[in-house]
Amino acid sequence: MKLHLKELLNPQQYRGASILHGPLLIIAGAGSGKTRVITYRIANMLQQGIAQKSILALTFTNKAAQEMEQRICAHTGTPARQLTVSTFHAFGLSIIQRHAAKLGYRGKLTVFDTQDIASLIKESAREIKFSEDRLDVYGIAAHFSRIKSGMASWEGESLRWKKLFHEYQAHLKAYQAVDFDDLISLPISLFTSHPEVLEEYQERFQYILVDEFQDTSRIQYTFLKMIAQKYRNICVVGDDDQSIYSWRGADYENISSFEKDFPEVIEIKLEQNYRSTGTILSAANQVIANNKKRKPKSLWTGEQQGHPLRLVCPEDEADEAAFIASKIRELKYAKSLRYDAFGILVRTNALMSTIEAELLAEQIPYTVSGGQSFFARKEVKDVIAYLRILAQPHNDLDFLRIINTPRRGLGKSTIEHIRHAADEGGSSLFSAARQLVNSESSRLPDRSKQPLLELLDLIEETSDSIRGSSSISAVLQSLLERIEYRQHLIGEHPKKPQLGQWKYGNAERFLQFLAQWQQDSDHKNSSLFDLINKVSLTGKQEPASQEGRVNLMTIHASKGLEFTCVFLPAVEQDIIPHGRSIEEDPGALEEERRLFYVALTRARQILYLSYCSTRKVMNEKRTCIPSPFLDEIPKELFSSEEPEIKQDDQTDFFAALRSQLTGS
DNA sequence: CGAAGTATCTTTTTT
DNA sequence: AGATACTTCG
Repeated sequence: MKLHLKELLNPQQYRGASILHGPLLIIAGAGSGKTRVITYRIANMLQQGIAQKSILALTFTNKAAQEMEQRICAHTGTPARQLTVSTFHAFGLSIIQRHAAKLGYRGKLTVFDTQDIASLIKESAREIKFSEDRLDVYGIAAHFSRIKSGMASWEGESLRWKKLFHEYQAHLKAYQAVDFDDLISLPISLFTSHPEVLEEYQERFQYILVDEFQDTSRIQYTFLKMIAQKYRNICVVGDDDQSIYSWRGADYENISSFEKDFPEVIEIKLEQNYRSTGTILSAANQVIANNKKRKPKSLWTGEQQGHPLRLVCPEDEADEAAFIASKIRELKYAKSLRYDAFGILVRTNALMSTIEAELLAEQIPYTVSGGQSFFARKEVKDVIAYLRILAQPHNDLDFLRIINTPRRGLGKSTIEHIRHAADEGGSSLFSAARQLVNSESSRLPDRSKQPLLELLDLIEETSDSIRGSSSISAVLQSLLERIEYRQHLIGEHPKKPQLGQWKYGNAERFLQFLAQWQQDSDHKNSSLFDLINKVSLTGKQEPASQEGRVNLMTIHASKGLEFTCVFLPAVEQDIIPHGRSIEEDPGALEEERRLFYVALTRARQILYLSYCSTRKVMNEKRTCIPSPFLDEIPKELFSSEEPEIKQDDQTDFFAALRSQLTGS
């Protein structure tokens, strides 16, 4: 397949896809065809005879990686077998695994997710008898993460956690586990201590491409720079206006660093927007113009003005949800749109539940992405814990998770007994338990002995049968039956039997996902570990993503996507500039505005914004104030609800709405 | 000693 | 509301 780039791309895009050598910085405004440039660029590289294996493309989410790979295949017509399209984290993991021995690991590694980390910190704290009135595991984890990625140092208040940190690190090592930060920092230390390994990667990946560059953290940039240093064929694509991950270390100053570190850089700006109508674009432009810290740019479009924006003020969140649902119905019919042309974007996960319930009730098909991952659901985590304990019986965290799930009468004191024995013998909880059960003299009460014995046998037997079986999921299935997991889930919710059913359904869906994964020819040689890590790293991703469904997601998760019609509920003070984020750091206002900007620019044609008069937050009714960001959108871009009615005698739209609000 | 019952607080965003 | 931590009951 021959590519005619000049016909396919505008002049700036063309430069982006055809300058293949040397450092390149592409500033790509929202909807400016960024993905298009990237994919054609790679397709072009291949056509120019650059080997697939020397190309490395890094993204932030698996979804983005998959999509990119698919589109490249579509352009070139050949499968991209040797191409490395990966997330930073998955790429880091592959490096660590390949050189595990050099880093002091033996054998397979496990990636711990947020929850694992939390319980590991708890465990470490217990171990060194670290007591604090209220152990803020979440905050400690965040600090550890900052330490590991070089964003913070030990000083002042945080010093008291230093010992805990070392304990935590020791535990990680003992479990042959790594956390998310290790996935980047360990490769860097590897490169530093073993320059020959670095050189191997430099030689291998002579062409590097980074998407969403504004979301790279310092340490990720360091990592990148090391590999790119030698050949300097590195192309980074980003948009400072869409930087919305600074809370997890993203630093769009990296764009300036890149300019300094690669002074021969060529810069390209993509400013023509192909996505949105003129109205939507000017709303977005006006909003983002309020940010002081940004690279000046002006997006423009050749499109029509299109529909006016709609601002709606429902009574409460239930009304709002009902409005959205009925509007979707109506528009779907009136404009003959598919369900997947609609996006509902929310600031927080908590906002999703009401809407989800309404869509469910109205029988509108939908998918949620972002937010609580399928794999983070408790019932799925339970199954994963069982799965992991089969692969690694000596992982104490998983052992603790399953020891009394479902209830088998093994409570705190039994666990203390086992823990004690484990400490003395310097062994894992699992082997300590085995010894306790076997020895006559143990102080373990008979009452707990029996169920514990059963559990240990269960693990060992299942572990054996998994080796002899070709289907992991079938083995797990029978394990679930044996522990009567379904009954357990139903019993957990005595008042809502169907909730238990639903949860069991999730567990089953996970088993299906497992079976599918195992069947996939790509994974024929993979181990259980690969699967488990895949699950941790994949994070968000429904086993089956569907077409023809309304998309409900957080704004963060919506980045990179577009929808013909977008609904933006809860455009309220303390929600869209989020109260907590401002409280924490007043400078975060600009980031909140970028977030709002990202949300606006997802829309192609129709954009609904709404705010409620009152909203239930944590079981408490609260009066809402419209978001100050709304004032930044010129009011002539709005129309009142009914499209056919003209807004002739609108005095002050917002003032009217506000007085209506305060009056009630 | 474990299970059931009660009080309390929360998650903003995610690899 | 729902999960977690703490308290009391069998």
